Amino acid sequence: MLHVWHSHMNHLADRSMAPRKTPRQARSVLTVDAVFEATLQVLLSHGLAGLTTTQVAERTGVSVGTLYQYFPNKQVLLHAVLERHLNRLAQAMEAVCRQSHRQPLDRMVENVVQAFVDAKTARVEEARALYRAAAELDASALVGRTSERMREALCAMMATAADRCFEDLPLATFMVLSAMVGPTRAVLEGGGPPEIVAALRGELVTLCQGYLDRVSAARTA
Amino acid sequence: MLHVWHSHMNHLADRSMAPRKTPRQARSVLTVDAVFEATLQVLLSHGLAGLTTTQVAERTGVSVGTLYQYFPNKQVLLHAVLERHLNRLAQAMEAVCRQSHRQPLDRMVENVVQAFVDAKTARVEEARALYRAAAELDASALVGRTSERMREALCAMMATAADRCFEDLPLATFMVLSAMVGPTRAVLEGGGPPEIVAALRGELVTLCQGYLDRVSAARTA
Amino acid sequence: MLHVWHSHMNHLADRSMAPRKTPRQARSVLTVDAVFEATLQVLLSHGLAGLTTTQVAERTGVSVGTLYQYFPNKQVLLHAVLERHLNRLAQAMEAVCRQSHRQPLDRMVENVVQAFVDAKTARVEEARALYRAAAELDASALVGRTSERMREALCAMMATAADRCFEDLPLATFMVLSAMVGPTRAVLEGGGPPEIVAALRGELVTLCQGYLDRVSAARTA
Amino acid sequence: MLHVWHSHMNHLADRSMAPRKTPRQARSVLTVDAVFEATLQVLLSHGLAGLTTTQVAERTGVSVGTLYQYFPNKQVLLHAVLERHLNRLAQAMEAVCRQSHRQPLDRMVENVVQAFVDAKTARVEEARALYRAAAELDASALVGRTSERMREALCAMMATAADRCFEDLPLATFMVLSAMVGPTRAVLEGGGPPEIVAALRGELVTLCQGYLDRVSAARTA
DNA sequence: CATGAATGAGGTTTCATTCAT
DNA sequence: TATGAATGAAACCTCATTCAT
Repeated sequence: MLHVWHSHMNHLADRSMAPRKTPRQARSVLTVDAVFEATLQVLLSHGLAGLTTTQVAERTGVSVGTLYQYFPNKQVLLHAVLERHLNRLAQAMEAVCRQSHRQPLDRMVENVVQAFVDAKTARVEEARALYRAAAELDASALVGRTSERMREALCAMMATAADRCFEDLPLATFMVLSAMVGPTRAVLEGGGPPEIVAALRGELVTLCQGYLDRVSAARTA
Repeated sequence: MLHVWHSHMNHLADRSMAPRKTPRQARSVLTVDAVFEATLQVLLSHGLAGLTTTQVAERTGVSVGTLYQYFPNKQVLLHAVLERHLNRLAQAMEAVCRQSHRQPLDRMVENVVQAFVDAKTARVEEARALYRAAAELDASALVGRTSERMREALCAMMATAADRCFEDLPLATFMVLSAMVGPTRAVLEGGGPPEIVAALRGELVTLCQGYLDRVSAARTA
Repeated sequence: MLHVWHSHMNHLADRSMAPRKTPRQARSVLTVDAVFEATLQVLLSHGLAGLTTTQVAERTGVSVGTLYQYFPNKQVLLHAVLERHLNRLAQAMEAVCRQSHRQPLDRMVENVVQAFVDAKTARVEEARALYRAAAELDASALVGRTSERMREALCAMMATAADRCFEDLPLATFMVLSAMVGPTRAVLEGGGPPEIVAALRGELVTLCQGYLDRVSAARTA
Repeated sequence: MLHVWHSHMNHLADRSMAPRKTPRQARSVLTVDAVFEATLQVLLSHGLAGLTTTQVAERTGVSVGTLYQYFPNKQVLLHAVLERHLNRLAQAMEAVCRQSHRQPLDRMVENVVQAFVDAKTARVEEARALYRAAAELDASALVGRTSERMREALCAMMATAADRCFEDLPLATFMVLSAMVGPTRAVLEGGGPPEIVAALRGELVTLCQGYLDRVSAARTA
């Protein structure tokens, strides 16, 4: 089971990544949110290497000092932004998975692909900017934790498929999830002919269904 | 040899990306290669943000001044290293594709997956380091060009499949290629259970075959 | 009570050194003292360079704003703390001197050394921390004033020595006082073998008596 | 010569205090020396808290970058400057002590006091500036090492005194050394009447001789 | 009055790049 | 041609101080 090799991630209350102060007043919350948006904008326009704390503060409309009151350093800031994004993604996936329990496998795949592509394209720019950042940040733990959440949700759902059962469910889960990532990212990065964008959803469904069909067997009463 | 990473320079509208000089003596060739290796090592141990020209020069065993005689700036250096890597990848793919012409589709997939995974895992570290760098460098043009080369080779090969024919060949090509990337990268980044590494090749074959089977029709004599 | 660190304010040409307000309620007096203690603690644990007004406020248990209501700036705060310390020292010395009037010289020296070492070792940490701070603060005026007070007290006492009289009393006074400082500070700073700590008082007495014996003559009736 | 301020580096387990590069060319040596002088000047005019690396570089006539090529950070720079000063002091003391072996005790004291006061007043400003800095730097180890060197030299000399012998030589040594420091520092800091400056040497001799006379016995043939 | 979020000048340090030797 | 010391713009981050609530 997958939770085995990730089982200690949640023990990592990596204090060094903790934001400095948790704002409780409405204004502060707004500020922090504005900082998040500003960070994403700068990330997009200048790239990770070109992102400076001064710029983020400027675009947020606050002073550097204020920025540093909420995030003890640049690293933590980026980490927090990435975390918010991944969190939303994972929540979206968990939601569809929960709602698709007990349905036929093909339906499950359709729902999941739909949710996945939606989530990605809803905030294309955000995603694009962050995937670049994620690599340089040592955010592998965070990314790992998130994909585990998604795999677990997927796993739990597929185990309830009305019509099919799997030999190696975790393996299938892993493949489906990561197979969706490749084409989606390629499309977002602009690495393919534009007419593909429209076709993406359908092709992803075909891709996943084709695979799952081969690694599962009909469920007998 | 320098022509390796020079081979596509003519595509570059931006002359500033061209290395400053083309050394011809055997000793210099060695030096340039040493610079590449050093760059990769530093990239791996310190990340893109932590890579400094001084460090690269040091590890190469030359002075910064000398480094700057071969590469007018850091950007060009990284670009060149990335280009060499991508070129090797593309060449490997082109080779298998050429050799698999006219074979049955399933065989083609097996060969291509084999070559792809081999190429990736042969230089895992190199690949890992460079994919991170690629995002920050404005290397999308370069990356795009390379994947196009690969798609073309794939396309040309699949068109000759002995047993099947495709409705939308470019689309299928795009999907197959990018579908392979997702799981492979996930495994390399450590984002999956270790036992998956061994299973990767087989699963990729299943994934691609499952998909292609659904988007192609039997070829009638 | 505030008059403690206020007692010499009138000497200050520089009005900007005056604390902003003189709190009269019992609660406020407590606060000011707490501020002093907090300052000393921070000074000890972080050094002068590491002392921040926010930290002092925090350790005092008030907000920075409140701190600034009592001390218009950092400099004044430190000045006040130093002043309190020096004042206590001077008062201790003045007390022994007053009590030793008219005694034989050797007795005087014994008493003074005793008081001096007591005062220093009673608040070792405080003294240590403040001597460091004193140098950076332009507190030379304050320090000068205090040592003058002590010299005067000493002078007045020695003039009444039952058995001896001096050629140059101010000079002798200066030497005695500063001679005690050297070894004492050296011991406190840990710059000598530990067994010396115990011997300090005796050695200081010997040192001063030896000196005074040579610069004084027997008093004839 | 550079080996001067490098001579005790080997005692330092703390590698972090090591200068970054040991200049070998004449120009670099000059640069480093200029940096030392500049540091002292800035220390004097602005105090330790007011000393900035930018200022030091400016006054040295080099860029900040150059400064940081020789000293990895501010702390190391200050440490180096202090070390050079203390080293000169210790060497001066060691020299007189060596030359005074086997002389009568009173002569020894005269020589040592002379050398001590000379060394201090030769570079009054330097000394003044550094004593302030020494406290904030965690240079107690360095200071301790230096005074031990001086105590040892003094000890070795006094053991050969032609006319007197001591019960507890280390204790006497410690007292003599630290007793000289008090009045000297007081005079330098301006904490005494100006006419004392001239009298200092004589008074120090009296002070030390008076003390040593009491803690030693005549040496019998 | 107390609070503590906001400010922003300014300090430390890095590193791509140049150029005298 | 190779070297590596020098440069200095620019990044990160701190902290004394203010002021709206």
